[in-house]
Amino acid sequence: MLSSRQGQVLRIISREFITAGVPVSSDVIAHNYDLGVSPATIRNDVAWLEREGYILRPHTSAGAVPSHKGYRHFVETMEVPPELPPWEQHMVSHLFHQVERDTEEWVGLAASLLGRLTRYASLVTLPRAEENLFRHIGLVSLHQFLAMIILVLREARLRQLLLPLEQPTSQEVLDAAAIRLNRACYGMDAVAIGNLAEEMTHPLDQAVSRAVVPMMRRADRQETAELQFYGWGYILDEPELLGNTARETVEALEGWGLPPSLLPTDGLRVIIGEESQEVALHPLSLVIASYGVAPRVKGFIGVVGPTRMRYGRAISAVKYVSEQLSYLLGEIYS
Amino acid sequence: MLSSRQGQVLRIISREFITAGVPVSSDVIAHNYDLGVSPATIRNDVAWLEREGYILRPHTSAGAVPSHKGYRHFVETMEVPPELPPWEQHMVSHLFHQVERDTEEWVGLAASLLGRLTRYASLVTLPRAEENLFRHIGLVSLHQFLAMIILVLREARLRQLLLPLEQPTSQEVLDAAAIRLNRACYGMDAVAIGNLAEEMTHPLDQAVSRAVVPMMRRADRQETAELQFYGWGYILDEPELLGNTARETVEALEGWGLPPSLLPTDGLRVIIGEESQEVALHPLSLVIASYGVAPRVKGFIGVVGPTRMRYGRAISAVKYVSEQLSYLLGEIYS
DNA sequence: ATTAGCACTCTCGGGATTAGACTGCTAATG
DNA sequence: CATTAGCAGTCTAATCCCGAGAGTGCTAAT
Repeated sequence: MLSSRQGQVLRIISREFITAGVPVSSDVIAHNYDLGVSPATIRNDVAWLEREGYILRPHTSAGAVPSHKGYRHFVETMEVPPELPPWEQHMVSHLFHQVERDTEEWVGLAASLLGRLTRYASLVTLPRAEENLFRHIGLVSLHQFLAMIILVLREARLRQLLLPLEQPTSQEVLDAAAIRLNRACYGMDAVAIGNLAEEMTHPLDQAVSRAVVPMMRRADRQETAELQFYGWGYILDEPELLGNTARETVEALEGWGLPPSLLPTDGLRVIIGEESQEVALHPLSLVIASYGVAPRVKGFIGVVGPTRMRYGRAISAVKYVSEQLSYLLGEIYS
Repeated sequence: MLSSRQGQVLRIISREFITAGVPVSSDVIAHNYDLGVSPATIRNDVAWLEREGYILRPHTSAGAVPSHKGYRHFVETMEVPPELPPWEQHMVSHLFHQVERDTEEWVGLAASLLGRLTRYASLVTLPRAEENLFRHIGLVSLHQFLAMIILVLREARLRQLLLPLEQPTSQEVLDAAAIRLNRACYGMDAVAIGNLAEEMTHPLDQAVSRAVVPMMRRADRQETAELQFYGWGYILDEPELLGNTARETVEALEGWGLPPSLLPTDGLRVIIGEESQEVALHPLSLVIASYGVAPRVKGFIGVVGPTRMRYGRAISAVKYVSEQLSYLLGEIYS
């Protein structure tokens, strides 16, 4: 167990290294912070922290750098749950109210805001619905043999698909079909619609509802995986990822599934360095929050930065932005 | 004017430097290519090319590297307009037919294909319509006081917007309004709908059509500017952009307006190094093509790579992919 | 106009050296 | 027993030097 002073020393090392980016020597700790002990005593504590794996040294006679275990302790013992300063909170919610009232728009803005607030890269997934239920269908004739299906799912999510037609079909015929289908399918899930399709007498209705089934399924698949990144520029020349090349890092992140085991079930999660498995991501930390409306729709949003991350800042920003986003979505999906 | 042999030498220097990445010496030129003259003669030619600004030297006693003027000459005098090998053509069109028939899907695939074919980063804009005409509207009730407007423009482009309602409104009422509006507005542009809105007696119809006007206008604005990039990984550790940091390059490109003066009016355009103005982009070249259906809808697609780019390869890939894309869009927008 | 020959320039990599920053250890201290 | 001063020892990083190698530019000959 860490003694009280060892804990202090570890926090000082973390804070100091995060802001300065240089291994922290015992002299610096003793001089800049009033612990009432000499550098030699600090050295003993630091040696103990090293034995226990809280810190590392770049080389034998160098200062201390927090290990992932050290950072972990640092974020766990972080005093008050940090909050974004009020003026930034205002800016954020102001901007959210300025853009179009649209999920994708909001999610995009959230990502770019996180970038600007933290100066790290941000990542988002679009919100995914727990289950996809039919809400509304629109059929638009593009030309005689081609129609566009516009499907609205329960959570106001939109899907579109082009449907080639067997025989020339007018907009009026399509309108009539849409009315029938809206009546028949409202509130159903993919399976129910699939079953219903088989019993339909009208061939157009059948063709459309058969096409609808995969559209509803696809809504799941696509949006789970689709992890998007913004603001590469912010992290690309963090000196710490010079070990890996920029390319390796970008490719590792983009080809990264966002393993479910690492996701926050609810609220916010910090993933530090090696905790993310993937070797190429070891020099990186992530702060990820889930957002959405409780049982119905859910997505993830967060930032990616060096392990030497300003965790307080990142956590407060991710927290506030994800809360805002959830709040706004609540207005639609309620 | 370049003599015939000087032209040859310049082309050899370009080709050689592009493939090998090392400044080209007179010995290499004389030995690997049978010009029937000695290295000393080559040296005279190269000295002349240097005086005229076609080549540069990293330092006084180093081999030759094409300048942007040299590359320009290289692409201008490129023998046959290069074509993608047939098996790659097949792969491309095969993949295009495998994905969803959807504009955004296609454009996204096109970008990722360009990345894979050329191993450079790719850039795209979504297609923008010359003029936006009303085709179809759908109104879906989200709850009593909130409706979703789904607008289909002539080129099968989709827009959505949430509309807060003054008073509780049922789906049936919305359906009726949609039918009226579809009848009234079909084929109109934003201005005409704006005028029409003022004369409408039904307050719901008026509210909706007023909301539709900015949706139609926005279709222009947004899509012109929205330049998207894919596959940063491909170029991030090109050694030539180590002068600038990766961050500078990414930020310069993302914050780059794609100046209209540099866009291809039609067909394909190569922008080499300094021709792009922007200082941070000097070590980069772009190959950009326009795509779309002739007068009605138009977008841009291309690749970004080092000035030391495999221009032949890049041009053939951009050309083929943009043609495919145009062809597919033609099927929808015709 | 072309060429052989040669002196000259510049880069790049590998020691070698040195200054400086820190630690770890030991022995002394309250 | 925790703490401390003092000091030897270790490692980095910067600088310099050196030599090999690559390639040019020039000159004089063909």
